[in-house]
Amino acid sequence: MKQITVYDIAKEAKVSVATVSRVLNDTAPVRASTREKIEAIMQKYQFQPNANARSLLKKETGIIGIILPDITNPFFPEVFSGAEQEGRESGHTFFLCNTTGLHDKESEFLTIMQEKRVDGILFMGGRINLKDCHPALIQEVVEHSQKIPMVLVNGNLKDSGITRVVTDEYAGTVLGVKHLIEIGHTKIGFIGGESHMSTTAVKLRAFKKTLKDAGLAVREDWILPDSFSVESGRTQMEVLLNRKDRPTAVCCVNDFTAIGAIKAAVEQGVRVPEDISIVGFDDIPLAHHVIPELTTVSQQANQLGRTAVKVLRELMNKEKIKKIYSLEPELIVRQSTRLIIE
Amino acid sequence: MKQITVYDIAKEAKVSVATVSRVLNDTAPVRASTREKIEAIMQKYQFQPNANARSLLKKETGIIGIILPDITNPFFPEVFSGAEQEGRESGHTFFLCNTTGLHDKESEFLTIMQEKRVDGILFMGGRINLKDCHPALIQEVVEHSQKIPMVLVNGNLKDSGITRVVTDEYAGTVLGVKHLIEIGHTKIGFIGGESHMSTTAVKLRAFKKTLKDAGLAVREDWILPDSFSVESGRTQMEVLLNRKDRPTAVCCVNDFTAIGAIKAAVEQGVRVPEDISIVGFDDIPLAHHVIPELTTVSQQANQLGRTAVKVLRELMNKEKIKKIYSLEPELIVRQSTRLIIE
DNA sequence: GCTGCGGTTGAAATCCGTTTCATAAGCAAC
DNA sequence: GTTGCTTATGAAACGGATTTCAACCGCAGC
Repeated sequence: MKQITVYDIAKEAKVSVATVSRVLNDTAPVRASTREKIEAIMQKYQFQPNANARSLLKKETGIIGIILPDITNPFFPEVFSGAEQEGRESGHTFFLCNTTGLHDKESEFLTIMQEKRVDGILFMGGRINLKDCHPALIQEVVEHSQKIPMVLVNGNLKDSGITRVVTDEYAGTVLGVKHLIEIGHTKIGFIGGESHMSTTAVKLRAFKKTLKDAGLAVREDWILPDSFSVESGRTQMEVLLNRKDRPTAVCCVNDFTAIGAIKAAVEQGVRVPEDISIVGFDDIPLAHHVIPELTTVSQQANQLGRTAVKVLRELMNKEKIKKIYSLEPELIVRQSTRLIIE
Repeated sequence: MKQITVYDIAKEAKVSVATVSRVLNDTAPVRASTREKIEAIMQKYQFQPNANARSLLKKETGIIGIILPDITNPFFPEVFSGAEQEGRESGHTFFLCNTTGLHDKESEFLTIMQEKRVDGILFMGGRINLKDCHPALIQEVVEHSQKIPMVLVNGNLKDSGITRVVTDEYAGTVLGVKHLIEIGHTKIGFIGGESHMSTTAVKLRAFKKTLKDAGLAVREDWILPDSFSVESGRTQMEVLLNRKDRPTAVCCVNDFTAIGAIKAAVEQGVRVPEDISIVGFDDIPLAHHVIPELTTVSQQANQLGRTAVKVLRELMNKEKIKKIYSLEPELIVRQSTRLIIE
């Protein structure tokens, strides 16, 4: 079935394509009778202008590209949701690329987005947040960001010149640890997170600093990074519980690991929060549905997505903007932590 | 910064654009020396062909559009993941639209995808699965499906002529209910699901039929549809538990509601599975991380996504295909159900 | 009757690739 | 030397919109 074009419409209406375009976009006055005639014909053929042709000329696609490491982690759908809500305001739609940990997909997707001429990119990369990320790779991302407006979401690329929207993970971790200290804990462990990722590094730094500031000992043997998965939280918690000398509270790198940790505890007959307190990070939707409900630090994922798009839009409009936008995380106290009773 | 085009490359290489295009796509032999010269120049300017221009001519975008009701429900990211894995094989990338229950967004997104000339659409609609969906709306979707290859994922539009990929929800529910019966339950309730959605209707039908076939009574007062959320499972379970005469097992419309139901039970001091057995539907990743681990019917979400793309691709290639592909769900017995002990 | 102006409209250029058709060059065969 | 064939290349058309520039119409004002 042949696609209807403005030419077909113009021909049937006995006008020029320019006029058709004008009624399509309402960009110049058209006599009412002409307009109606054209509109009727468009209606009749169910005319739908070809966005590719339009983009070609306007150099604008109305598309925002999103690159993220794992759509299966509920944190990201939440960010996406926020981004989409905000994108609606400006009529943007989304191109989604999920790298699923395949780091080399990142460059591939960046290239594809370039070619498709998306209006902007929201980058929630995995690879570039490796502590030992190869400079050439960073260089590549930076180069892309110079061609297309790009916002790094929760990325750590400090001096890249790329605009960033982040939650203050350091401050968030401090919040969580302080909470544990305030309710009387002195023996606190840390579970989860790939140790070569910068998130993990930041959180661990905050964790140790807070303990020291409170005059508490940092027990390296209670610090068990691994990965970000539920399984990881479970196995590391098992390790921790099998120690003769064990902490009365643990801080987890994210909610997934916290949920795994709770599971491990329950399986070993260790009660949460009576015997051990656990705090997570992210506040994924399920955090307040697990048993016990998880005390955690909210990243405000939805808000993060919204802000990122808002900032990206400013960037696209070439407005002067700050280089970094930081959202304050928030401590959500629920049931997985409680006052220590010696 | 001006975009580099094939013309720029051609000019600098002192060849015609046709030749440049030929090395770009390897569509005709080019003298080795010429090819190298052109490639060097492309490299130098980091040339990236404009996909819009290409699509305009080739009538092919390499994009698959996905429309889904709620990206925040872990079932959908899982489907998306599968779709993306499969799409990679054929070099397809994805355009994602999340209707978040706003039914009128569906038509809007369909229109946008039409205009963007996506190669195909994966439709996991909400609205069209309403039992009392307005015929005009269905008509609209059908019309779209005639212009662009479209696959309905888990949709119920029986005689629309649109190709469907579904999990057999009826059979799945039977599996769940039979399991409960086999382990000795005779008093079984049903929780969750918007009653005007077809999924709910199908599952309820299977539920009642299975009970009848086993010679058990169908107690309408134990059937409590509501919505698909965790909260819904929680509140409906509370209602159920407050009855004097209550079931010993419940079948939930999905894992979300099952998780909510477990939560409600635990809060009331009712033990799962000792006092009441619960089975879910979907097998979201968290199903085996909650406590107790959830017995559920797996929809094989990832597989569903993969199959849908596979079928869509056949459709795009105009191959002859079946009108419906049905995936067999699978019962996953974990900890939330167990032998009844009178 | 002529000038000027605002509202409408059309012709043609443009965006950036791909593809067709024709031409040119190089070489073997007669 | 001419014919015939293969391989390499270019000119120009094409896809489907938007936009610029100029022209045209009708009418008020002088």
